Amino acid sequence: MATTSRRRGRGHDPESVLSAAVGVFNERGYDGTSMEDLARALGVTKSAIYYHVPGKEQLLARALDRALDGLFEVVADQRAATGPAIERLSWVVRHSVRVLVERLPYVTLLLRVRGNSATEVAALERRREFDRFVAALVKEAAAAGQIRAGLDPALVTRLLFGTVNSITEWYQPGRGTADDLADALLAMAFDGLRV
Amino acid sequence: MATTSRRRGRGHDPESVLSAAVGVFNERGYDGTSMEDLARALGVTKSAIYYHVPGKEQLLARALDRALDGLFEVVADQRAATGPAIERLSWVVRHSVRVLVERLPYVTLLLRVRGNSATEVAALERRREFDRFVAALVKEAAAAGQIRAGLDPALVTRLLFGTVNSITEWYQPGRGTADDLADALLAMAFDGLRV
DNA sequence: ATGTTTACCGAACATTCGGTCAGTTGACAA
DNA sequence: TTGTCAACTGACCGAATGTTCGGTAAACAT
Repeated sequence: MATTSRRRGRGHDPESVLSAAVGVFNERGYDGTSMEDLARALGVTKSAIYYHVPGKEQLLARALDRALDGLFEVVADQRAATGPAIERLSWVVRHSVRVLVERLPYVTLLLRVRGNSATEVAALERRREFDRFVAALVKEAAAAGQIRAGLDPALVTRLLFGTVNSITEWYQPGRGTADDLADALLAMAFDGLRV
Repeated sequence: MATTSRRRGRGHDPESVLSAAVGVFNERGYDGTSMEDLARALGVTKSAIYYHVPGKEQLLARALDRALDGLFEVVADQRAATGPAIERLSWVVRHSVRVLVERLPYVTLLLRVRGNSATEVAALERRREFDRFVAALVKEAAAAGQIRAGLDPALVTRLLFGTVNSITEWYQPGRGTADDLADALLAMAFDGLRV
């Protein structure tokens, strides 16, 4: 087993603190987590945390960036920009699911942000930018007649990414690969449950 | 316009306090909301709130019960127990969407609960009971060959109700009826987006 | 006019919050 | 053996937290 989060013997670093913090944030909620809670989870005192990181809100900011960077890598990819719109949409959904699974705790945290601070507002704005990209893609696929008629593209976007994002509510690491998850999700959303 | 939340002239009651509180809880999160925030939203001082309700956690408990009662009415209905499994599932989805829309702020609050207190743990347990009912329904439909083969029923349950629950993240009252919403959701999930 | 009730205010409460800082510890270098 | 330094502790700070309580102004009842 590799020591990914600790150096040698005892001792933390900014990365291990962030990793543990995000875990606790997702258990208790960001506002519901005290620095005392974090310290307990790390096995140190509160003040030790401030040796490694500047404070609570910085932990949140770094975590949210990690989630958003992953999502923006998806929409910035060449394969999100070439081919039939429906295929591009399918590709973006599949790889959003992958990012969500790979960076599960960070994305989970992102999806619970409500804009309580400047940090959260900034994250919400970046997230909306991602949403706008996907919405444009769905609209394009609908205009090209690649999506069932009579469905509002804006509504489809929200339902589709509502489904994707709901994964953070129940997915447990190790139970099925990201690809299998994406297969099932795309089978339901693109081809339907009914036989 | 009917005065639903105030009696006559100025003055609040337990109902108007609950209604306002749930609104603020959903904006800032339960833990992110102080009694001072609530008081400001109500236009009174903190102490006035305690004249109408026993405290912050009781407000949460009452709100969560309102959401859960609505969902249990759906699964307790006769129409959730008779007919082909796929039709019962469709009916439960449609009316869960209706409850979600009718009691939007209460259900929104419910879906964000993480178990930070005894109140929250109790709500989570009731919610899991609802989930188990739906999971059994999906399993039945799959066993009856009414759902596309190769899809794990447990996974389908989570994706399906992930989609339903995601509605609380973006639905705005007045923009489309609950029935139209359910139509679109069922069209996507049951028949698929692709033409 | 008098008493009662309803709905509220202002001050205070014990506790917890995020954060600071002077000092300690133990591993390693010279 | 001594000095250095990364990593941490423990005591503490001011502010904010949820809640309590004594008082009170206005509406209503008698």
